[in-house]
Amino acid sequence: MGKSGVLHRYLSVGEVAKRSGLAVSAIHFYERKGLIASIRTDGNQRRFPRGILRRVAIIKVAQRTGIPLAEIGNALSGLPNNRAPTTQDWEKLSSRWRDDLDARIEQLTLLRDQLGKCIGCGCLSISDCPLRNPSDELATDGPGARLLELDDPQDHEPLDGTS
Amino acid sequence: MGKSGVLHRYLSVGEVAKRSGLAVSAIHFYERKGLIASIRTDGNQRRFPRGILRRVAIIKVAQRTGIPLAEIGNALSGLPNNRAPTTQDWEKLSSRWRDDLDARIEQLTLLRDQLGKCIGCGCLSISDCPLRNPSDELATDGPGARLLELDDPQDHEPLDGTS
DNA sequence: TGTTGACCTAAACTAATGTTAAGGTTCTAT
DNA sequence: ATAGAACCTTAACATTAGTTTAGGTCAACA
Repeated sequence: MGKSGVLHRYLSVGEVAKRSGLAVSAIHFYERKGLIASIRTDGNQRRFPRGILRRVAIIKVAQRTGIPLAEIGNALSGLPNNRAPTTQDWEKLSSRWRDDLDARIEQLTLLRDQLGKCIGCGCLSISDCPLRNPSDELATDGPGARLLELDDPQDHEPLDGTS
Repeated sequence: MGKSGVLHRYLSVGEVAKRSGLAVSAIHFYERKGLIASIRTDGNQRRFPRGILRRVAIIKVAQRTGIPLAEIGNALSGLPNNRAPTTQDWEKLSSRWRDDLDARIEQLTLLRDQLGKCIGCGCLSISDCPLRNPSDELATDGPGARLLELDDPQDHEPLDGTS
């Protein structure tokens, strides 16, 4: 309808939205945040270079791995804005993000295994339970983080709950 | 010190904070959200039953698995507030949460594997790349979700990026 | 008794990730 | 030429998970 057959170099925001699956508002948002960039027409409408689709695809993949937008933008900031990333670019980004993913998966797997062990063990019982004092949280957590001080005798009573 | 040796039944908010590693403000927040409950002294200060520590421990474990507070509160709402959860309670909760965890781990693992396959493949190239159109996102995503319409010839050019 | 630390409430603020609304402009098709 | 779709900007709103601030009260120790 009208546009068919036209191989236009630049995409309007609506076209990017349709083709990327993002909402127009999200595209605006990403642009405000500096993750993507556009040029303007005489009438002040955005025009995106074709490479935007690949760039957006990368953003979406990274988001799925749990990386915050700011960090994605940071990683992406090495790439020229109006050019699709090269294979090398992508290789570098994706292998780094895969490492992040690996780490997160490992953490969750550890948690799951502990959860598995603790199911039905009547556990959560203070000093023994790995779930209650995961060693990896001690160093990195916020101001409230410290060893759980749960060694009082009254904390060790059975889990029947009758106080 | 003064308190040493006193086996007091109830804990002040500060004691709960110290022993759980939560900030006082977070404890207030959880109470406002209905995840925990307290009684008050004559002077209107909160007093928590001992079981609060176990309840808080459960909340923290669930949070680590990525479950939102609202849902945790929901799951916890079956448990009496002034009583520590029984083994059965815990068994039910933890096995359900472990299932959630399992699912999330599986998703991330899938993503990682796809990322692994795509590294260095010059991929992200539209219709072939599993990363760009993960089938599991089609049904569940928000209003903007749709099949990526990325089949135009110009999207298939090599990744060297020179437009 | 006085001061200090712990506690109280309510409201505002933060940060991330966007969406929605309001009011106005431009583009495209007929 | 004009209607309607698509676009523009700015600002406010939404959600999650809290923290911070302000102003005041309570409790415990010397």
